[in-house]
Amino acid sequence: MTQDLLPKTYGPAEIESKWYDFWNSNGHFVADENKTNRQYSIVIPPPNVTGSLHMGHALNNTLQDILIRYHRMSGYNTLWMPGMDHAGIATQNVVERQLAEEGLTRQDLGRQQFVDRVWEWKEHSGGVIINQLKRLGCSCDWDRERFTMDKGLSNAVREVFVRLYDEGLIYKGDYIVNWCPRCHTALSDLEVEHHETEGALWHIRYAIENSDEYLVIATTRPETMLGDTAVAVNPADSRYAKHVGKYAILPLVGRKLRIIADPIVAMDFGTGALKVTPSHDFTDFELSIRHDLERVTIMDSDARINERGIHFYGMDRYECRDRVVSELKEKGFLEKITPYKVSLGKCYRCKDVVEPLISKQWFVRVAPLAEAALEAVKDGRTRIIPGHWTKTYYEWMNNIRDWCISRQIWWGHRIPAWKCEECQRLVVAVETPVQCPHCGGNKLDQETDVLDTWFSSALWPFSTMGWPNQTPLLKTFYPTSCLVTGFDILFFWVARMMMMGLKFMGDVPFKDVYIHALVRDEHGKKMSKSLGNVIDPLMIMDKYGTDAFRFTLAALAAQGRDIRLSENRIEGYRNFMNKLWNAARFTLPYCENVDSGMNLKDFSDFTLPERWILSRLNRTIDAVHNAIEAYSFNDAAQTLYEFSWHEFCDWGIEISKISLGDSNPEVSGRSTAVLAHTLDSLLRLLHPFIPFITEEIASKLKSGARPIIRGPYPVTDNSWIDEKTEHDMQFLMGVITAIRNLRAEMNVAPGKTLPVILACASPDQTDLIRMNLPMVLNLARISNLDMSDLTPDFSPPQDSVTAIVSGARVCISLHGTVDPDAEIARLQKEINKLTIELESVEKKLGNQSFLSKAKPEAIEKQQGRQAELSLKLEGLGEALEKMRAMKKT
RNA sequence: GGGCGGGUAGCUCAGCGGGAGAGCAUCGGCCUUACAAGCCGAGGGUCACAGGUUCAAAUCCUGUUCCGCCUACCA
Repeated sequence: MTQDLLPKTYGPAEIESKWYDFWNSNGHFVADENKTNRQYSIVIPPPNVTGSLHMGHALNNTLQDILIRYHRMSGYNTLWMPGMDHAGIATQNVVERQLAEEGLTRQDLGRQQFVDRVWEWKEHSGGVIINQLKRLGCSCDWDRERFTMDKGLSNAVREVFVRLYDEGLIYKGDYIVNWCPRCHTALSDLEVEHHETEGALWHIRYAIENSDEYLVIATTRPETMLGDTAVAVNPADSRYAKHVGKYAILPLVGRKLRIIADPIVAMDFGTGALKVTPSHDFTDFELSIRHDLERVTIMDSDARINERGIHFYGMDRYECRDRVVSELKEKGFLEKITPYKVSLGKCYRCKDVVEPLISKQWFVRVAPLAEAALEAVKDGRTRIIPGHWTKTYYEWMNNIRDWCISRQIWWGHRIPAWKCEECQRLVVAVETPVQCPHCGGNKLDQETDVLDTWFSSALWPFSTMGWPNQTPLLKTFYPTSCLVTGFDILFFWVARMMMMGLKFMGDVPFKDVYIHALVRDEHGKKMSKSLGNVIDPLMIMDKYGTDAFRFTLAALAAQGRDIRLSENRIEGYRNFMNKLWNAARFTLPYCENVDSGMNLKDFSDFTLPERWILSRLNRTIDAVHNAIEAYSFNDAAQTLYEFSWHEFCDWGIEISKISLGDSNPEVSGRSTAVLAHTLDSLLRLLHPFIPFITEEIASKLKSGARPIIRGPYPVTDNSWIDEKTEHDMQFLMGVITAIRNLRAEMNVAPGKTLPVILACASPDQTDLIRMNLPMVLNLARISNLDMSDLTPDFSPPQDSVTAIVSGARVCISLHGTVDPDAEIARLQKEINKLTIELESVEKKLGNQSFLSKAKPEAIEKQQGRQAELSLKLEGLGEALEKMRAMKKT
C-alpha cells in the first residue's frame, strides 16, 4: 500500500517546481500594503543584473527566506521586496567586452547607442539570477520587483541628489581621487582593494641648492618624482632643521623644491625626508593644500607620462619607473635600493593598479549624515547582530571621509546637473531644464558623469517603496524589520542606507541588521574562479535538491564564523530529507482518515511514550522559536534535526508500530492522532528551512490547514511539557539501550529474541516496565522477561551478562556462549571508567567550599550523579564477583 | 600600525562557567517490510601554549604563538 503512495527515495526535481509555481501563482508571496498591523518586511540586497547565483547569494537569500516564511506562517503581513542593481562598472564591462569581440569600442557607438545596447543586454541576458532565486525557493513578492534604473528609482535618485546639493551636502571640485586607468573612472575609497606586494624603497639624493650637501629621500614610486614640487621633513627632526626653508634641486628635472616642515612626516620611516608629489599621492595632496604648493600632474588618464614628464613623455608608468631609476643610477643620484613590502591599491572590478590622480569630481559631505547614522545604532533604534560588528561600524563612521560619487562611465544615473553655455553657471534639478534659470539661455549641457552605483543602492529601502511619494507601501513597511547581508558590504551599503534613510525618511531603514558570514570552501579558502574551488549552488541543487542545500546552509550559519562548505555535509542533510520522506511514507497510510490538525485534547489516557513525544515536541517548538528570533539559524536547524531523527523517528515511530495495529480502535486511533499531529507540527516547524518537501508531504496529510506556507506556525503548548514523563521515559529507553548494548557486545544477532532477567530497584520502576511491557519487549527483542524486585539476595543467573540502569539489574542469560575472561574485562573497564567519574564527584561533594558557595542546583546535581554512579558501580561489582566465581568453578 | 574572528575527535564544525558533543570518516553486527541515502552498537579528544580569577574553567581575564579577515596618509 505504501509503495503506491510514495516512492522509496525522495526525488526533489518535480516537486520543487510544482510547489513553487503553486505558491507563486496563488499569490502566497504577495504582501498587503493596506494591512498595517503585524507587518514584517525585508528588502533584498539587490544582486547585480550581471550576476548569477553564487554561494554568498544562496546563503544570504536562504536566511532571508527562512525569516520571511517563519513570520508569514506566524501570521505576519510580510513583504520581501526583490530587485536588482544596475551595477555600473560591472555591467558596462560586460557589454564592452561583447563589443570588443565585434571589434568595437563604446566610443565607436557613442553614448546614447551604447546605453541602448546595455539596456538591450539587460532585457535579454540580464537577471538570470532572478530565476535562480526562484529555484532556491525565495518567496519574494515578485509583483513588486524593482531595478535601480527604473523610472521610479531614478526619480528618487535625482530627488535625493538635488536636495543634498541644495543643502550644500553635495559639492563638486578638483580633488585627488583613486583613478582606474583601465576603467577610466574615479573610484571611491571602498572600491579600492589593497594587496601587499613585494616592492622596493629607492633612496635618491636631492642636492641642496647652493651647497655641497644633499638630502636622501626614500620612495616606493621613483617615477612620480617628475611631479615633485617640494621636500618635507618633520619640524621636530633635528637632522634636517637647518635645511627647512631652503631649496632642493629635483634630479633629472632640475626644478627648485622648497623644503618644508610638517608633522605628518614620520621621522623614523625611510630617511625621514619625504618627496612631495601633490598630483600623485593622497598625503602629498593634503600637504599641497596646507603649504600652498604647486601641483604638477605628469600622468594622463591612461597612466602614461604626459608632456610635463620631460623626455619620459609617452611612456607607461612602469616603463617610466625603470627608465627613471636607471638614469638616476647613471647620474649618481641613486644611493641604494632596499626591498620593501608595499600595499598596492587595485580596482575592485578589473584589478588594475589604481593611480591617485587629480580630477574634477562630485562628493557627498558625509560627516553630518554619519552623525545621525552613528546615533541610531548607539541608541538601539537599529541593532547590529552579531553585536561585535557595531564596533567596526562605529570605527568607520567616526573616521569617514567624503564620498566621491561621480564615475566617468556611461551606464548609470547621469548626474542631474547642467552647465549653461551662455553664463557657464550650473543648474541642478530633478526635471531636465529647458532654459537656464540664471540667464534664460536654452543651451544646457548635462554633466557627463554618472553616479556611483552605491548612491542608488543607498536609497533602496525607500526608493523601492515609491519614495518621494508617500505611498501606502512606505507607510506599512518602512522601516523594514531586518536587513540580511554579508559584512563585506557593511560600509558600501549598510552604512550609506542608514545615512540616507535617516536623512530622507526621518527614520532608520531597518530595525535589525543581521550580518552573516562568508561561504568558503571546505578548507577555509575563499571561493574564487582562479583557485578553481568554486562550488556552484545550481549544481548542488541539481544533485542533492534545494531543501537539502538550504538546510545545510542554515545548519552551518553559526554567528560570527565563516562557513566552510563541504559536499559531505550536504549529502548528510540530503539523507535527512530522505529520512523525513520515509517517516512520512510510514505514517501517511495510517492517517488517511485522521485530521492532523485535530485537537489532541479530545483524547485521554495517553500512554507514556505518547506523552513523551508530545513533551519533546513542545520543547522543540519552544527552542526553534527562540533560535529563529535570535538569528541562531544553526541552533534551530540542529534542534529540528535532532528531534526529527533521534526522537520522532528512532523512538516515536518505532514505538507507535506496536499500538498502531492494536485491535482496540481507541488505542490505535489515539496513537495515529499523536503520530499525525507530531508529523504535521514537525513539517510546519521545518517549512521555513525546507519548504518543498514539507509542503509536499503536508499536502498528503488529510485536512489541517493547507497549504502550510500560510501557516500556522506551531506555538508552544506548555501543558504538554512534563518533566516526570521525560524522566520515566528515559528509564525505559535506558533499559532498552542497555539490552541492545549487551547483545551487540555479545555478538547476538539483532534478529534473535532473548530471555531477559530484570530486577527493578523500586516499585516505580517495576510499574513503569509493567505498564509499557510491549514496548520494552519489542524494541529490545525480548522473548521472555523474568521480572523480580531487587532484594539483597538477588543473584543473576549463572552464565549471564549484566548492565545497570538507575540501579535496576538487567541480565541476559547466554547459555554457555559467554567468555568469562572477556566479560570480566568488559566489566572491569566499565568499573574503572565509572570509578574515576565517581571520585571526581565525591571530591567535589567533600569540598566544604563547594558546598557553601555553589548554587544549590549544582550541588543537587552532583548528589544525583553520586547516587546514580554508586548504584551502577555496586551492581557492576556484584556482576564482576559473580563472573569471577563462575570462572573458578 | 590599529581592530576583529578563530585554533575542540582523522575531516568539517557546535558548545562559551558546573558530567567533552554532532555530521562525515573508521570498526563490529544487521536487507528487524518507512528509510542500506537505512538500523543496532563501538572506538577515538591533557578543548593551541603559559599564567591568573573562581568552590568549579574548553567556557572569564592576561600574555605567547599560529591562521584568517577588515582597516590605515610611514612616502
